[in-house]
Amino acid sequence: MNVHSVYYFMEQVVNKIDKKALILDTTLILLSENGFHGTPISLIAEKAGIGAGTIYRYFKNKEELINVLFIEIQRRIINSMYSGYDETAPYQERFNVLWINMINYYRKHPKDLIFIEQHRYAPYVSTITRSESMRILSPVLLFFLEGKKRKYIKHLPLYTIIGLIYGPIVTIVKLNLDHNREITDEQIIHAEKACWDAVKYNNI
Amino acid sequence: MNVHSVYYFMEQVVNKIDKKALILDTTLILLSENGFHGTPISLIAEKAGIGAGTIYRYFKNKEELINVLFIEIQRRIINSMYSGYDETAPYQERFNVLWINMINYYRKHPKDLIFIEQHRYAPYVSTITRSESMRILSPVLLFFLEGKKRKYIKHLPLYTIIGLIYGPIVTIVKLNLDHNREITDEQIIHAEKACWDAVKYNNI
DNA sequence: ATAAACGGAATGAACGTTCATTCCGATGCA
DNA sequence: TGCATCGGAATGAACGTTCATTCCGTTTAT
Repeated sequence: MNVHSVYYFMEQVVNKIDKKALILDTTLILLSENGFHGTPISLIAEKAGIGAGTIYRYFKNKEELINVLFIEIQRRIINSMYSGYDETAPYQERFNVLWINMINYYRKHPKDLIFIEQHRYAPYVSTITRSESMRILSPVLLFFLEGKKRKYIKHLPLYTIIGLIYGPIVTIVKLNLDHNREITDEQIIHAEKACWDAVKYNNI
Repeated sequence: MNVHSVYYFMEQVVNKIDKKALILDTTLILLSENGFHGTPISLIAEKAGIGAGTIYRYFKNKEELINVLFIEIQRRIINSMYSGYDETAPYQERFNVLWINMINYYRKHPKDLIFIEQHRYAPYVSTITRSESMRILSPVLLFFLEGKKRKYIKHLPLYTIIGLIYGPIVTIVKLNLDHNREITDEQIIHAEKACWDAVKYNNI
């Protein structure tokens, strides 16, 4: 393989990634707008400007397409949560960063929220996807366990803690979205404080 | 209309209601298990032990069936929230009753939770259903507004408050359900306290 | 006897998926 | 360099299946 063929090979790989990403992006938009049974493969192909058969070069079937998309978005969310995260900062400050990064991600990418929450318990999301999803989540889970152990946060079951922290994020963004309200930064600051009030350790 | 025809008329109405309820019950079970596109009308008919055509005697189409079911379940949830509710009790106590009744409803009827949350933002849930849903919710919304006005709870936008209170209920029940965990009464008591901590008014 | 209720086969539209074919840039050869 | 050949990517018409809905003969109720 000479220099030229390497170059062309690279270009081909890039194109492949681009097309795969194009399919994923288009699918996300359509799924979040119309749901699973409202987005036929033919529509995804049309909106992406490609042939229907092409999708099957990149994904085994519709189910796999959605599973890949699910994992991809989960990864993006967790990534964005850790932007500006300082491991050495005090616990409450780190909580603040994680919580606000997360709600801001959903605020900026409402389609991701709709998609993730619509598909988290969907029957065609595979067991493999579920466990992969858990793996991606694990740093956050460890963060909660640390908080419990060091008595920064209340000694509650993990799922209760996640519920108290993640539940409001989903519901607040969804409600505002559904009623075409913009969430202000001030609202987010207050909501974060309230969430912290819910989980912070106190001896009373 | 003589006595007999009244009697028969009544019986007919009862049968009709029974069959309608049977269709709704069956639909709920199948939808929460398999989702919208996993529950064809033919399957609903089969599981209900009736013909597919019969369903169309009670509902105009599949969409209407789901919209009716949505409203019906919403109504049941709100009803059960107000069991044992004492208007004259202190605010925090009333909060306690409403919150625990609600989470207990979902605990006892997980299919209702799955269904409601899966369809709340589904495109085939009509605008009419959405506004009817809001109407059913209104006593709860008024309860929050009262709390804000009288400074029992924080002065936060309504959707933030709902998020802080309802969000955890959904997420906690869903998480435990998905991981086959039983929620204990103790967990619920603690979660309720934490939720109250999130929204309760404080001057700090 | 009459009419309403019912069941489930029939219908046709829509869907996911396949595959024979086309397209196009890379490669080999002169 | 110019031309022929090659091979994988892309295409979209076609296929078989599934589904919501309709239709009509049968059953049930009065």
